Amino acid sequence: MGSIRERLADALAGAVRAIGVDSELPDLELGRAKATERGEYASSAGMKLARVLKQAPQQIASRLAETIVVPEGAATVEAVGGYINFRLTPQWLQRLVTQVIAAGPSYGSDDIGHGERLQVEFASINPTGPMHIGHGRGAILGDSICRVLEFTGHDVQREYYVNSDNTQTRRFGASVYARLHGKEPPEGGYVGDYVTEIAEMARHDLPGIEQLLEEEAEPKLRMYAMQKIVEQIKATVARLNIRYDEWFWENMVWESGLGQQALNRLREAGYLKEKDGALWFGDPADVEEEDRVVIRSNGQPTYFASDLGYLLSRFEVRGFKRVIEVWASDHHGYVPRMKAAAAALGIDPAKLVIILHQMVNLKEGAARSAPTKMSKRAGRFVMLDELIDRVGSDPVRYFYLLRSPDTTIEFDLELAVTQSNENPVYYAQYAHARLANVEATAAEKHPRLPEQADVSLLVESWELDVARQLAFWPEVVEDAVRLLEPHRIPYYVQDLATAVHRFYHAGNEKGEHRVVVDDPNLTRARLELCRAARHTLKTALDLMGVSAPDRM
RNA sequence: GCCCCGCUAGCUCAGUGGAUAGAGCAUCUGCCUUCUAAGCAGAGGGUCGGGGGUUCGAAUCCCUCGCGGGGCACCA
Repeated sequence: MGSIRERLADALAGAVRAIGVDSELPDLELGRAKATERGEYASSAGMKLARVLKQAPQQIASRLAETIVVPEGAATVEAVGGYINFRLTPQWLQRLVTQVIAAGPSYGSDDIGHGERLQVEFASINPTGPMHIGHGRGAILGDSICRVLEFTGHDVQREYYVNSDNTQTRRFGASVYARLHGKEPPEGGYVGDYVTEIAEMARHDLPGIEQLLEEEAEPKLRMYAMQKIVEQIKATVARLNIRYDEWFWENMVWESGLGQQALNRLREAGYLKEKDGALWFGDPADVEEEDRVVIRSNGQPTYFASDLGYLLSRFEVRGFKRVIEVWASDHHGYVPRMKAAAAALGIDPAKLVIILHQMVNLKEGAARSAPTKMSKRAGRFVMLDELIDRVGSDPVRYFYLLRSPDTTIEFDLELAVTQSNENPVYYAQYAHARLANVEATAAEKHPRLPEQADVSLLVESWELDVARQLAFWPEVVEDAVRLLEPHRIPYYVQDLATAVHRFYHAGNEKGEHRVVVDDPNLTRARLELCRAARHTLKTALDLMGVSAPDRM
C-alpha cells in the first residue's frame, strides 16, 4: 500500500493527467512541507508545469487542487502560489491509529523486495586481530541494512568473508611464531599484546609446537590464531546484537575449485596475460583501468584472485540476485576493479552494490587536535569490546547509526564515555518505557475497558501530533531501504519520541489530559494511540538493533 | 599529480532543486504532591568553506579555488 506520501504523489500525478498533460511528467517534488502551517506535504507542481502548460504557476496549482482526488480523504488540498499543500485530516489520522494497531509489528513494512534473494557481506575484517571501534561502524551499518531489507520483503543472507589466505595472515602467523619463542615480531608483523596471548594459548593447546621449525609451525599457528580471532569476533558482534548466517573462509574458494574456474573463464575471454613472471587481469577494451596481478610470480594468488572465485560462489553457485558489500572508504579504489572483474566474468556489475562508509579516526593523547589512524599491526586502536564495556551496546549502536556513512568520525573514547548519559538512545527508550508503564497503569485502573477504541475521541493537538508522526514512518522505511541509509531511522525515532513525550507531558500539566482517566472510552482511545506509538517505536528501534525496554 | 568523502549554530551532525535552513549537546529562563522530570516549555546563537555559473527558484546541480580525511602494491 505504501506510504501516504507515495499515495498523494500518485493522486497528484493522476490530477496532472486529468488537466491534460500528456507528455512525460517532470518530478513534481512532493515532499514534506517545512512549516506546519502549510500542512504536512507540499508539491511545487505549479512551477514545474508552467512551461509545459504555458500557464501561470498559481493557475495550474489551483486547477490541480480542484481536480485531485485524494485517497481515503486523507488530506485537504490548498493551492498557494504555485505550490500545492496537503494537510492530513484529523479523521484520517484517527483511523490511521487503528490501522497501525491492526498491522502490528509489520506497520511500515511494505513488500518492496518481493522475496529477492540477496546477500549482504559486511565487516569482513582480516582475522589478524580483534575488532576495533572502526570495524564497529561497518558491522553496525551492515547489520542495520540487513534488518531494513528483511523488514521490506527481501530474502537476506548475512555473510562474513574470512580472508584467510594472504600475506597479512602469513605475517600474523609469523608474529605468533616469534612471540612463542619470546622474540619480537618480524618487520611488518603484528605487535599487539593479543599476539603474545594467542602464542601462550597455542603453547598449551598445540603440544610440541615449539619444537617445530618455523616453516612447519607457522601454518599451524596461523590457522590456530585465526580461529581464535574469529571466535573473538563472533563474541564481539554478538554483544552488539549482530547476526551472521555464514562465515565464509577464503580458502574454500580454492578448495572448491571456483578460483581456478574463474581464472579459466577469464583466460578464455582474453582478460589474462603474463608479464614479469606473474599473471595479470586487464580489460583489453579499457585502457583507463590498470592491470592487476592475480597470480604472483611466486605462484601465490592475490586476494583479488580469491575475490574472482568468490564472485562465482555468490552469483552462480549460491544464486544471489544481488550482493551488497559494506566497505570502509579506504577500499574505495578497489570498487572499479571489482566491477570490472564481475563484468568480465559475465556478471552484471549493477548487481554488485558496494556501500562505502568513511573512516573512524582515533583522537588520542592530550593533544586531541591530532587524530590518529588506527592500526592493528601497530597495536594502536581502541577495541570495540572496551567501548561496549564502558557505554553499553545500545548507545554504541545509536552513536554509529546517527551518522551518515559519508561522514568521517573522529572518535574520542573519554568523550564518548562521559557523554554516554546524554546519548539520544535513552530519550527514545524512555518514551517507550513511559508508554509501557501507562498501559500497565490503565490495565490496573480499568480492568474492563471496551474492546473497540473510539479513535474519534483523539482530538487534542498533541494526540494528533503523535498520529501524524506515525503517518511518516512508512516513508522513512522507504527511503532507508531505497538509499540503503539506516541513519534516517534514528532521526525519525527522535521525532516520534518527541511527539510521545509531549503527549505524555500534557497529562502532567492537566489531569484530564492523562491517558488513564475516569472515562473508560476516552482511556481506551488514548490507550490505542499509546500502543500504536509504542509498537512503532519498538519496530524502529529493532531495525537499529537497539532494545526497547518497558522500564527504565 | 589523479580518484573518493567531507566543510551547515559554540560542539556533534540532519537536510528528496522549492516557500522563513533544522535536531541533539552546551549556555540562559521557567515547570515535579499527580500515568516515570532519562521529561516539558521558552531564549540566544547561521556570510550553509570562498568565488563563479545553470535555474522562475541552489545548502542541494555544474565549474573553480581553499582546508581536512582516505586511496592510488606481486598488502587487504
